[in-house]
Amino acid sequence: MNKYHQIYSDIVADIDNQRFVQDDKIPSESELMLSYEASRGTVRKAVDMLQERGYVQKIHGKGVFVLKPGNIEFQLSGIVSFQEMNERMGRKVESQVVELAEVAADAALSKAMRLAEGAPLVKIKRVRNIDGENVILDVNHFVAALVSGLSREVAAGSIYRYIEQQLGLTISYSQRIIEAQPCSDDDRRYLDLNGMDHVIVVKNLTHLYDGRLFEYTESRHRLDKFYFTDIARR
Amino acid sequence: MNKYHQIYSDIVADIDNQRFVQDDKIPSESELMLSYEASRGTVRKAVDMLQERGYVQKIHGKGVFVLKPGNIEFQLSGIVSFQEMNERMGRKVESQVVELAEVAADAALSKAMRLAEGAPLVKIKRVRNIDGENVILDVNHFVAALVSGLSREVAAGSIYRYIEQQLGLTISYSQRIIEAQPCSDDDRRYLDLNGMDHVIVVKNLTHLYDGRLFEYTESRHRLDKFYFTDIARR
DNA sequence: CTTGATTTGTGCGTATGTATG
DNA sequence: GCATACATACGCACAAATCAA
Repeated sequence: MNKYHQIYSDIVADIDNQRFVQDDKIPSESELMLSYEASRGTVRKAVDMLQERGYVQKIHGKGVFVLKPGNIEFQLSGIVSFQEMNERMGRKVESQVVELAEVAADAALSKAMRLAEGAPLVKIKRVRNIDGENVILDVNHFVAALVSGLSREVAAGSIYRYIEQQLGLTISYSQRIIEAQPCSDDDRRYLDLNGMDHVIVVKNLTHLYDGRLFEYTESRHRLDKFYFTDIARR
Repeated sequence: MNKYHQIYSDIVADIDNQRFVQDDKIPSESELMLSYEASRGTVRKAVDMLQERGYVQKIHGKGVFVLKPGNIEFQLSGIVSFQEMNERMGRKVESQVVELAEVAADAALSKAMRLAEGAPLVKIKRVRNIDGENVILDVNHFVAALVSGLSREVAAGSIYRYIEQQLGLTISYSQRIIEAQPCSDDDRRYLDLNGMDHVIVVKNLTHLYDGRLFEYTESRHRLDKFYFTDIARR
């Protein structure tokens, strides 16, 4: 682990464990320089990361103040998979793979993914059950050339973990689009909709470190189970 | 304008105006150092900002590559007001102020805003009309002690502009929550719902530079007119 | 009102490491 | 091996905001 990353994650841990609580001032740059035997630039990089990710607010001439109340579920910005998120929140979650097939990119997909029409994809459809109700339908499309060996066993667990740890690919960033859509036939077939006629769709275009797109996913959420939060800065 | 900010905004302009297009490599750090007579740290800070905001992707040993296709409506992360956003997209937009009153914080508001119950607030309710339809209902609650002189004339324009330019306050960050809710009576009264029974609610807790909360806003969108996009990083 | 101490902001320079081609 | 390009880390100087003496 890098030095700045060490400082960063130590302070994150201090906030999560309530050693620093909301409105506390964290140690000044010079104090951190001493305690970590680091240069000012290194310390500043760590604190800048904390601010970007919504943990703290720096105020010129005063200090650096903690924003979040301790630990909490707060899903700040970042790519977090369904599996990772719900593990953190301690919910009873099950995934059921209802489809896994090799398909060719149709017109809509090839446009969205900027791929040649007919390019081979692996399509996975999963139903997410939270506390006894089917509330999310995930439809993934992976670029077959990049992601090999996707089985039902892998799909039942965390696909991201498989991709990063087994295939050794580095996931870097994702463009995310959130919108509402009328329910599709699939929604009605797989989800417990309780009469609701729309779903919230989170589209994800996920890219590797070198910029190659490797996945297009639609995550279709029942209206009353959707929740998204982040921190925006001017 | 700072030096790093100058470099940053020059490159943003180059991307928006398609002088750099998707997958182009921008000048290397050493080239930017020469052309701006800047140190490496300054150049790197500018490029880091570009990456954080989703304009580029840095790849170790190769260069820095442009992600976005030129200009476009892409609503990247950041606090952008309704007014600012639609001005960019060239839409025909009208705002109607349907309520403006001094109120006291009730239990729900005082909890959400972490204020004393009964604290004085300025409540503004506005209907947003886009291309002839009422599709957004904005309900703002400003802390009266911080935001004075809010009139109907100000509310009809950009309140943010008034706050920053007239009152001289610096808006810094905002916690944003997105979720769906069943329609309220107000939604039915003010919006053209076309039979839809839910709205998407964007809650904003906006803070000043010194960390003081000055606004709680609910922006209630008709399902089919809601759209949100950003870039998430690992 | 002024001064000084503290703290963050901006900018410079340098050295060394690591990934790519 | 070598050149190029980004990554990490160190150091220094001065500016600007805040606060207390």
